[in-house]
Amino acid sequence: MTRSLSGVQSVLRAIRLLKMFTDAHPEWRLKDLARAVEMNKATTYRLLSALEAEGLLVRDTRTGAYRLGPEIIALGGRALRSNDLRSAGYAELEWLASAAGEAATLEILVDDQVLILEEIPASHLLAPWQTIGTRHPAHATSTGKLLLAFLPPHERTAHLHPPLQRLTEKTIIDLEALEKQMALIRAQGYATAIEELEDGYVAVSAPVRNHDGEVVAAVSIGGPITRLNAGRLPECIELVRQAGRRISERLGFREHLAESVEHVGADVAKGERRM
Amino acid sequence: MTRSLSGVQSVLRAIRLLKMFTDAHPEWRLKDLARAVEMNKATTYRLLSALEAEGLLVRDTRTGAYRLGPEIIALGGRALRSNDLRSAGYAELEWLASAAGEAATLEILVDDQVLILEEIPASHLLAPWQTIGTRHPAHATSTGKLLLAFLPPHERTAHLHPPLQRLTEKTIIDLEALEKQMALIRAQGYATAIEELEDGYVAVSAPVRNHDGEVVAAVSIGGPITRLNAGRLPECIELVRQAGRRISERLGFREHLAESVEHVGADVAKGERRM
DNA sequence: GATGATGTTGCACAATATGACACGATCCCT
DNA sequence: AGGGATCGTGTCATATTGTGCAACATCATC
Repeated sequence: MTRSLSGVQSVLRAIRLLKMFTDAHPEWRLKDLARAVEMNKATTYRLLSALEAEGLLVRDTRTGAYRLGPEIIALGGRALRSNDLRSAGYAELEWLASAAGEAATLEILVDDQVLILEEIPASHLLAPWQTIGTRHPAHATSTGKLLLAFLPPHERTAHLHPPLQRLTEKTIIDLEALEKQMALIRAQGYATAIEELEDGYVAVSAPVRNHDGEVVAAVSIGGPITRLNAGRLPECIELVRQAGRRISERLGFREHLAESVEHVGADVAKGERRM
Repeated sequence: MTRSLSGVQSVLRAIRLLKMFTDAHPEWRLKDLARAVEMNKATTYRLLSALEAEGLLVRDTRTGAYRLGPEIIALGGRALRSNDLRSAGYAELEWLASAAGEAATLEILVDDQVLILEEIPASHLLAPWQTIGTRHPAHATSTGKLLLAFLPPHERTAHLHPPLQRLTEKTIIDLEALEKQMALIRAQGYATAIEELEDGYVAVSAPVRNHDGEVVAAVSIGGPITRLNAGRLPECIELVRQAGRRISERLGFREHLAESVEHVGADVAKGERRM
């Protein structure tokens, strides 16, 4: 897993520390953190101090515990703003959300999870950033399965770390079943996930392609199964696919190239990977 | 400039690299970046590779240029969710209270009232936390007027339920007069309330902005008119504004973005921005 | 197909990051 | 309040790790 990157041990360690600050555990004390990452207390201390000095972490003035700092927030904002995918997607996402009357998201694949780049909530409750930046297991979401499906086969394994976690009764945790599902998704050009991530939650997604025809993101709508029932699903699928096509167009994708692109995409992606 | 932090050179360098990715220059090529930070090309390369391997940076598949990556977005989201106003504000509020020698508060707008989120009492008075959680009519407080002033016009009406209650002789209860006052507040960047809430009570407040430049809260100091008289007001205003800026920074707001954010916001988040 | 520019890797050296230890502060428990 | 345990911070010797140099590979341009 860890590449033979040499000469950057301390940087990797510092990043490892940063990544320990999750939603589940947003605050760490030196001792616990040092033990959790199995590093010397003094070393951890120095790294944390450096991160703090640079504003990537802050300490609670009272307890002395570390948290993610303002500089991370600022960097995150910049990362979001410099993401042309997100700006290309925003308008269409808005359209999609209002056309479908459900929450719409734009997501990408990161390791074995999907990351929410942009979200338009269903109601008019403006809650920006509430879910932007959050992640879900790829195998349990419509977007994740779709993004995996359009990956070159040999890359796919790198994005799946069995055993797959079961989140609901309907979560697909069998690799073979997942492969079949992905073949279907490729053939259909869209994906669904019905109560696979959470009981009562349904989502539908479609691919977003860049100028090269490569699938770089997924658009989706999601909502309660009571609203997104079998009767309404076909309509929703059509809407999501349309949104996906439109965002792709904004990224320079031209429909009529679709056929030839499939192999080119596979080749290109294959060639530029390591070794 | 660099403190006596030793044993973390490479980490500091890596962070320096990260921070080079600004809104003005969101994309870097190895060579330019190496030159810009005055580091050896190979060293820069290794650091960038490490950051890329960890997902903090991504490379453009065709040009090979580096950009901020998804992991930064994810971290930013977490930082935002874990860094609430209160903890961000506490330290600065303490500073403000001791610098001004008066009670300092952090407040947000809830319906037509302001809610005190955090308070540091004046140095000589006792009774800590006595007012946390209490509310005052927005139109009669410096913080309330300020928070209203920075709201989009159409939202403002939802936060004002005429007829406005008269609390002292100086309370502004005329909507037009209030509008004028708010225009002034926007122009000045701070607000005052002199005996508008209570006879003999004076307060000064300044805005707190989040990573998007949105005004999400107000800091203020308040005290008896005998101490907070015309002579001391300018000094107090400066202190409050400074505290406001510092808290904003902790929330990820970057001063130099102030202008650009305004129109990016117009594109991206149509509803929640003013103008 | 040659030329230049940019990105990547190998290697030797020493500066840098590391862990062990010790001191100091703070919290907690009785 | 006192005394003990726990956690954070500083020091120092050591060799591991990060560094710069320079050669090599790759890509774009003409």
